[in-house]
Amino acid sequence: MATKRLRDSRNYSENVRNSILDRREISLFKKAEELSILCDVEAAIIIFRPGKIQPIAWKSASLAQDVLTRYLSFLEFKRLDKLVTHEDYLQKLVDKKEEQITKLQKMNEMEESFNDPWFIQSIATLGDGSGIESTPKEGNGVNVEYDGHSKDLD
Amino acid sequence: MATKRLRDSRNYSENVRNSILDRREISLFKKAEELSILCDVEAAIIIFRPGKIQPIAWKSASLAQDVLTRYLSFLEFKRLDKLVTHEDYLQKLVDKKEEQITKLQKMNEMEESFNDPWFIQSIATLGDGSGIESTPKEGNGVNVEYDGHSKDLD
DNA sequence: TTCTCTATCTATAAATT
DNA sequence: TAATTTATAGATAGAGA
Repeated sequence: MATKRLRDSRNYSENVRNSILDRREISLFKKAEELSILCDVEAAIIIFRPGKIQPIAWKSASLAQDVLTRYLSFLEFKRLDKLVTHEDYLQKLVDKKEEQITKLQKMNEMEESFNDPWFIQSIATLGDGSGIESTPKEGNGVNVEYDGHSKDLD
Repeated sequence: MATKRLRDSRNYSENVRNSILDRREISLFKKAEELSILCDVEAAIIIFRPGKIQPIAWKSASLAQDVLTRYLSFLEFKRLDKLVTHEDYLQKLVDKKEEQITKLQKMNEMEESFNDPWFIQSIATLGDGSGIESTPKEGNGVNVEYDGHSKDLD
């Protein structure tokens, strides 16, 4: 008989805690089920229990995956906006540097002291590439909402 | 006064449907909040409303992102890395060009110094490989459960 | 719209089996 | 341990402000 409003499961032994968590999880999933059916939405829930590595995915791993993929695509789309801009910026920077290099190379060619064609060739083909692979990144603090204008594109 | 047990929002006008959805969403998030605090779990919920492109993320876009990142890491499914990698690649390219410019400028300053061994050495080590890492991988349909052995690694 | 009210429905704590 | 029961807490439909 619900004599307390809500139990704080953290005050209980692990067994009790887990059973409380079980029941609340079931309730949450039931709510989500109601929501998804009666309101016709796509939804996914991911839960990590304390100290557990293995997550719990509702409504199933693969259905959750569908929603998450869609979600990430949305975020990716928004990031690409910025990213492409930044990419463009960097590309332009590269082009500019390239120009400078060409000019400097021309200057060097005109130095009478250096006529060796092999050298020029070497400079011309210098580096591009570079390995790399790091993976910085951030979890962008960006909110899901669009910044600007219209709220939805439906 | 709750005369019906649960309304199927799909039978109503869009306004009513949205308000039903609003309330149920709030309830769901409240339950999730209870769960996450009182049961000490990390959780994320993603919802797509029908016909809407923009998703709703609980508890916030960035907190959801944390959980999703962890989830995806668990699945070893990282799609965002590619994008960041290309940015890194371009940034490194810029840096490299910059180096070249610096060196070439030095060359110009030192017109006569082409016999300088340091210079020759510098030129010789300029560009090296390229190698951009491709980006395989996929969104594996793997289930959340481990295949084999123990159920948790806590 | 967004809030309030409240009867009724649903979830849940605690006991029982 | 897992189900069932039961009383109370919480959520919600519907109406009104």
